[in-house]
Amino acid sequence: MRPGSPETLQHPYDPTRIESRWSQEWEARGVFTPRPGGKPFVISIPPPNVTGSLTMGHLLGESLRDLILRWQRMEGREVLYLPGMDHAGIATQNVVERQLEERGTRREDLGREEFVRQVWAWKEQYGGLILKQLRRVGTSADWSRERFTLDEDYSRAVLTVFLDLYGKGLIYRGRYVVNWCPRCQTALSDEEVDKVEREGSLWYIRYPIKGTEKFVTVATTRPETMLGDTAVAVHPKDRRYAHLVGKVAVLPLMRREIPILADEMVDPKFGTGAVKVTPAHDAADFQTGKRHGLPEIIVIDERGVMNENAGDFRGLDRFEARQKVVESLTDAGYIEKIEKHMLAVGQCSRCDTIIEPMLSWQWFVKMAPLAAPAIEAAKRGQVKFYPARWRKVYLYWLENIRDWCISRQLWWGHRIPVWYRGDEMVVSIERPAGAGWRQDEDVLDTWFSSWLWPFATLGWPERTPDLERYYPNSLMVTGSDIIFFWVARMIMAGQQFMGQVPFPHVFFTSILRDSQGRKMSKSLGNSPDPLEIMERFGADAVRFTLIYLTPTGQDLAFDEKRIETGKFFANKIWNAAKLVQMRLGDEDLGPIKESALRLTLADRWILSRFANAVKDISRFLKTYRFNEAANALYHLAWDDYCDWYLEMAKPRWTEEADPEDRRVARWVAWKVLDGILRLLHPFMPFVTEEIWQALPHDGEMLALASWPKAKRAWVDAAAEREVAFLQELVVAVRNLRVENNIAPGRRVPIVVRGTHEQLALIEQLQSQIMPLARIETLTLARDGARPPVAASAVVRGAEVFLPLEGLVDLDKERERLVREADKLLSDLENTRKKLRNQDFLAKARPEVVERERVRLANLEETLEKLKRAQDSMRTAQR
RNA sequence: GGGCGGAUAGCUCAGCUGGUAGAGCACCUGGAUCACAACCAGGGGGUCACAGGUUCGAGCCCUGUUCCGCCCACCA
Repeated sequence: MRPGSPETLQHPYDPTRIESRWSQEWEARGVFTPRPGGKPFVISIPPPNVTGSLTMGHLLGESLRDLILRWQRMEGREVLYLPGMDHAGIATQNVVERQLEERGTRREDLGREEFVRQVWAWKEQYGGLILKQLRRVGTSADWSRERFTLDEDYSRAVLTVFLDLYGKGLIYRGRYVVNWCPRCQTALSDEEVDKVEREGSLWYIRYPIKGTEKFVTVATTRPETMLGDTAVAVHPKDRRYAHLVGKVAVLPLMRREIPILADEMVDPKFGTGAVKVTPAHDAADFQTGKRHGLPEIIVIDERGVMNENAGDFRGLDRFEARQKVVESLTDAGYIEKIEKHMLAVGQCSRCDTIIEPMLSWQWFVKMAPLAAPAIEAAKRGQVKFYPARWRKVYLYWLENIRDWCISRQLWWGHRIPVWYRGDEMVVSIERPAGAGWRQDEDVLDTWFSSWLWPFATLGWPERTPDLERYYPNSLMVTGSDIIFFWVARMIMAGQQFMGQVPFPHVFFTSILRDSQGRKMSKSLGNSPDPLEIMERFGADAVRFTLIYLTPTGQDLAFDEKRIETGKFFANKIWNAAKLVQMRLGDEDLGPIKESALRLTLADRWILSRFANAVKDISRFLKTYRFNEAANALYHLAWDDYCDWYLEMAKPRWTEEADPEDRRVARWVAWKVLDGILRLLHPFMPFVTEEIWQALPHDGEMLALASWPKAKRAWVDAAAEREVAFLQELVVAVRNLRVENNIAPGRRVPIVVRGTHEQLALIEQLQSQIMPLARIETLTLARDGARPPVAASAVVRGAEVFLPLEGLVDLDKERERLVREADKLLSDLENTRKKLRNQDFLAKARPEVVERERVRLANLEETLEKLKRAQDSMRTAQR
């Protein structure tokens, strides 16, 4: 047992002062490095972008992860939280390019090698800000193991995976229509495209049929692509157009002759049932083109500008070209009509530029074989999702998975390990021997590196001790917005390369929204600055509040004001500790044996409340119901401990009190506070550590102390029931005082009539109850006469009288009694009705019926006593 | 077009396997009582979106409807 340090816990509580200190202390003392002994418990950080800075969303994620980590550490597990960052190809390249732009230069001017060098320089200088910010939150990460997806070792893992999948035939190169961002100048995966609903137009264009005066009308939302049309398609079973199949249409403006063909892809119910086919600029048309051997004519270049195949429209931006094409078509009489039309356009998730489907050479991963085991894993329960409904989302995606375009036309990233010389192609990490080899220009999608995160961070492909010990991880905590990008792919990679899923459980955090329900994002500018929030309220307050507010799996409308909940709570704990510290005196609590203490009813009550709370909180944490855990803790600490126990203990701490009992009250107050601090530590690590150190404590650090056990010997249902009665009694007296306008400072005499048992209970805690209700004298009378003029209340059958002749307003009191009785009346009626119902009596569970009977008896008794009180008021008036 | 979530006190949200509604904030009343005014004591306030159904009993289960939000989708 170590003594506390009484000079601390000054008034007022100042979070910023203590928080900076403990972050350093914990790190300095190696609290966050895994301590061998227990079973490992491992979480990997969802690596933030190297360009990133802390958002409220991160703060929520970190609060939840650190809550679990600290709890598990206290449970004796060997805890590892592995931190690191993602190189974030597009995002990072964009940042540095913008910088270059300011200096009036472009990456092309620098050349690839120099540009990459400058990105690294940027990373060294500015990158990783977010990891520094995480320290402010109190995140218990093992910084010695920090990883970056472009670290040398990590890069080797990425390239090894490429080689492996290529060797298995799961990576291929091909020329397909892919999502192209004309601003970022790179291909994107389907997941990197956001579909946005917009109102557009549907243009109906007449394509003349060769050798006739007739025409076929097609409908399109993208008239500019007609310049690249190489066919018109109709459904094979569409009778309206059967006669046209095999004929030739003449493409307006271009005068190109294109076939009219039949294809199942066409939906006869949409538009006119005839569709223009542009194989080079539409993924579906591309497939149609392949089926029919159509030429692929590219009319839009990689910057979104019409090229030399676009005839007169060459050099125009694609949207400008759309207008001009429509104008030309209108002038020439080809437009039949224009309709308003809702459509979903693809946007680059990075820069919101409208995606251009483009035909190009790219590298792909064949996903179906990887998805199969990942589907199995979820179905067999080898990986579970919390909340469970995400399982369905996960399965649907995997069951309908499409191949993954992994090549990016960027410079920042893992360069594709493929080499060309003439017609030769070699896949190899090292440059092949011999002269003239040229490496593929593209880099890999960033997610192609981060999907390896749970094992590549541990040294894979080497079989390192870390990998042996810490794979698989124990849990993944992340946002549902990256379930496909990252979670599903990690599960696939884990099975493919490690032979087992990377984590048995995935917990999805809430998405934070602003008061208007919009997702908090940097681009909207509706996210408060987390660092500023932490400065103002303290990291503890923010952590606790976020956890307390976060319903499992529900979005959360965040309001800054609510952080006060956590701030006030921290303050409450601080002050309670201050009181306990003051009242402990120089008592040495170390040698005290619980068995030697004569516990009072109040002591047994709080110990029981505590033991039950430990059980509840532990269960809530195990089942990922974090908000409920926080809620239970809040009420244990504030209501039970501060408002009731400490108040009841105060009289026992005075000079006049019995020294032996004073010791008991000291010990229990300290013991329960110590327990509350332990329970609270994972939620509010800083303030709890500070307080714990200031009080007598067992061990070096609260962060390394043990999680409380729910002692069965402390559970005492009788004590809980009994104290509940006394609490109701106190509340009843307080009520009587307020209702009768008795000055708050004034002490009043109280008479209680009740059963022997009730009076005995009151007697036990008499001296502790009296100050709570400002009672001057407490008269306990089994059958004593009711005071002639008194305000009264009924508590569980016991009658409480406030006999203050002259002070009680008789009329008001009578009115109050009537009101009180009225309130009971409807309850009483309902209960009676229920008990008259034969079906209820026959079919409800016996204990439910019994409960109703007791309720009825109580109501009747209470009502009866209220009536008698009314009667006596009437008598008194005469 | 398919799927998922939500609708409970003025606001933000709890409410576990069905047993007649809770918290915080806000509001009202009173209080400088030596842990805490970042506090204490007390109070008002809800046909649990709507309509049916199952059940002795529904905020909770089932069906449908209306709004709000999200995800997926090659009807151009």
